[in-house]
Amino acid sequence: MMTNAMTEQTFSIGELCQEFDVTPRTLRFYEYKELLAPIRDGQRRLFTVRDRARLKLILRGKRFGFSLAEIKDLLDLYHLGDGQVTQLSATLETAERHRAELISKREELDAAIKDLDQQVAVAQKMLAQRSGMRAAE
Amino acid sequence: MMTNAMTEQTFSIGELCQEFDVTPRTLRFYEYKELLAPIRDGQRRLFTVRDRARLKLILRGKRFGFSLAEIKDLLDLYHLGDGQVTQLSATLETAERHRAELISKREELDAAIKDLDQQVAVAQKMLAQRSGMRAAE
DNA sequence: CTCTCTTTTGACGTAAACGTCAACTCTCTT
DNA sequence: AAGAGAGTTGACGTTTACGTCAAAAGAGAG
Repeated sequence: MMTNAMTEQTFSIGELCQEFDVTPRTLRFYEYKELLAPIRDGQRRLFTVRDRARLKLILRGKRFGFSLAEIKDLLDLYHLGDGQVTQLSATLETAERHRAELISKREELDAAIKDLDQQVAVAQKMLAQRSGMRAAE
Repeated sequence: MMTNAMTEQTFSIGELCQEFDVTPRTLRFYEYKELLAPIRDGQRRLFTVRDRARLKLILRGKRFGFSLAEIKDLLDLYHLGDGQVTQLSATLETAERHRAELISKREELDAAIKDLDQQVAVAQKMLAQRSGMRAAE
């Protein structure tokens, strides 16, 4: 019977801050907002591997413009199996909505890249034309 | 000699608000921040087709988590040719950086979708297993 | 034991991005 | 003329997401 140990690695607040380039204040704020739930060693916070994974997801979410409140809801999607199987089907629905949003963002992102490329092409033509004019002077 | 007319369509603040689901305050705020520059008919603002295009880009940028300040800088990339060819090569550099950021975001977004799909798969397995257990009871 | 380093808990401050009145002004309709 | 509708300019308020001290506390080095 194998114990559920082996992944008992923890990180100090400083370590995580270095790794993810955030301040302690940020991590404490996320804890206050219940996005993270580090355990304690006396006063000190000990961030588990799970906390670290959640932090990654939080920061990723932020990069896509999700609010912390939205991220909080979504975090659960990525951490099923922690305890009981809570309203699993409802969770799946949320996941689908989230997935749809991500896909939609992807499409928009592709459009943005396409637009940008098009503009760059125009700009390059203008540059070329100007060089040509100079050469003709 | 064809005049530069023909695109002289304008929109009222209300029209744009409806179309893009924002409030008047938002558009005035964007003007104050110099992201938009509607012309005037007496007191009233008249938003040109160009303003409308810029607004689209602003909202798109926001959806990807760019700040208004960042968006302001980027807006110029999409509106070359308005007047003189201002430091075109510098603009192209900015465009490349922006492009790189967009590509990077797309990669992350793909990763996010992949992760989510994986979690959904796990959840579905759990559901299936639970059904199985019920059936075995 | 003293000093330094890391961390902790308040508590107040702040920048960004609007929201929310209040008080007018136009324009148009009835 | 009078009222409704859309829009305008202040000006202050609010939420989000932290920043920035201050004061104290434990852990380890010398």
